[in-house]
Amino acid sequence: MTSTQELTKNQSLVFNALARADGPLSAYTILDQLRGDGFRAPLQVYRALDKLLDYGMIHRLESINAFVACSHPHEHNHSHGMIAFAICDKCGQVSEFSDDIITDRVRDWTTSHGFKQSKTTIEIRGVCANCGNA
Amino acid sequence: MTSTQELTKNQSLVFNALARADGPLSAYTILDQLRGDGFRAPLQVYRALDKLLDYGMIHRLESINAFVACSHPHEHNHSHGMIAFAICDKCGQVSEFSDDIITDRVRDWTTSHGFKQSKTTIEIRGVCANCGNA
DNA sequence: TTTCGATATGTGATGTTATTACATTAGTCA
DNA sequence: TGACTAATGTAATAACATCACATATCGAAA
Repeated sequence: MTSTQELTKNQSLVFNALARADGPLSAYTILDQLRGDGFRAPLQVYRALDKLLDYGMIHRLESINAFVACSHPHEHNHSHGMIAFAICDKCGQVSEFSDDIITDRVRDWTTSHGFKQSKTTIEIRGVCANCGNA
Repeated sequence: MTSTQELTKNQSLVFNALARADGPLSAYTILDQLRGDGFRAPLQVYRALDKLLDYGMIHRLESINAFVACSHPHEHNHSHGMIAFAICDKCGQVSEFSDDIITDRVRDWTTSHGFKQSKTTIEIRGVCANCGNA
């Protein structure tokens, strides 16, 4: 891909749905939002999501089976570091950050154990500052 | 719970299924293995799994929707540190480790952002040393 | 010992998430 | 054109998880 990927129609629709949402969406929620645009089957969503994941434009949150638009699209994958997500169980807001030391520590473990990592998931579940003050 | 939890019949059956497996099992795989012991419905498995998770005797691997017996039952939650899992996509083997520095870095982020963390998932997907040599 | 409450269990139905299989369409390029 | 590749449409099914309701088990309080 180039830095500004040409998206197909379905990919654009799915990406825009995620970009305008204020939190993560499930594949089926996206499907429902796009029925007016002609979407009829889950696969239309999942195929677009797969491509958008490839392009690094969105992330999958494994612990809640949902997807979010990448909040730092310019810094490409945070200089190849791992991305951590803090997910608020009250309001659903997701904060994205990367930490070089964590990235290093994980790489230290994998190299010393001969483990070839392909993808690493770091998800912190809890309650965000806003919700905690309520 | 005490350090050696009294398990109910269903909890024991589910825990033993995980303990004798050489890798993670899905809830439905466990169900199939326990049909001979009278298991008939998913809920019998999920209820036991929930308790075993509470007791810290097993872990849930979010990225593959599966469960493993804790490999370090004595060190109780690795002195309350987070646990990271390295999951081989070839053979399914899971290695469990904890790293105080990673734990610290995550805690630093959460405290500085007023985020009250309840559970943190770290899962490294890739290919283990054995499978990489093949 | 009886009664009550908490915990555990049994069961069917349902809800949610994701993939398989196959047909069709659209763009690219020799 | 023809042939190849990527994208799409659709139905069916698989895989994962929970709801709702009935029943049972067990310990503590009356």
